[in-house]
Amino acid sequence: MPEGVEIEIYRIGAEAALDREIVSVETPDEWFLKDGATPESVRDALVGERFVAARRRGKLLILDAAKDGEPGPRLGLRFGMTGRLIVDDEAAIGYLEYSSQRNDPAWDRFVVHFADGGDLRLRDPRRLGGVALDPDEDALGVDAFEIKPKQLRDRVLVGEVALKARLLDQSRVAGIGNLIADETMWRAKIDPGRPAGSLDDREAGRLLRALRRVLADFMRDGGSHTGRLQDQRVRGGRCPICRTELDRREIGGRTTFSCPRHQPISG
DNA sequence: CTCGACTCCTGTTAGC
DNA sequence: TGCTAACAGGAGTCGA
Repeated sequence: MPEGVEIEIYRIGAEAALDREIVSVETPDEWFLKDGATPESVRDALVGERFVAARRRGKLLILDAAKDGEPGPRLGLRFGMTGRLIVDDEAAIGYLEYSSQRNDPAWDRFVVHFADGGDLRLRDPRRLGGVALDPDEDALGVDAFEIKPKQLRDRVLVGEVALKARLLDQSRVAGIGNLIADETMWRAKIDPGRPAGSLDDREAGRLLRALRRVLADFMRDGGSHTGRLQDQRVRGGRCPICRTELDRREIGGRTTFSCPRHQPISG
């Protein structure tokens, strides 16, 4: 599903939509407009403008608009678990775990049309994504691609809550979803149920190195479904290293797979 | 402030 | 063969 990695790929794809005049906005699904946005407010905000920057913070894609050099509104795009970004009929990413592999235009929830005839569309079968004007970017923690050791220690590795739940808390570190979290903890050999504040310095170092490695690998390989654990994320799945049957639990409201042998409860 | 439980959404799939 | 129920998880809300 779209996690920070997929959104970064979408962001790169969105650069093809920069510096093109917006002539109309299609909002076939009003439910998809969030934070009080309406078809009228979105149209009024965007028509006549151009996107001048495509940024990302965690799983939020932000398109900055401007007109005649004057800064305009910011458009925030969220993709839920099944949303795709399509620019000029070119999907930024092919395969999406848990999403339909069909690609039906009926699932277009939001479309921006440009003067040159092209368009940018958000296609989301399950409608868990959304579009907002001027989203609150500061509600999100530091981006997972950029987090430093001290930030990980001070904001994430604190308290009694399970490490897995902490890694998924977007207000502390933004961009980690279920698949990145499980793959990272498996590679770092740390149990997902450990209290977030219980890691020692050595474990914290392993976790950060694993996170950076996972993000780089997933970017290179094309998405968060390319992890080594992925094929075994099924009931009865086994650890790719030692073939031990994986634990399947619910932590932080999400299905969690871990190896009882490689990810011991204590240190 | 913290944190778990609950809710939203719908295509896919397992099972009868 | 056809139906139903379970499942997936990002994110917002609510109450303790």
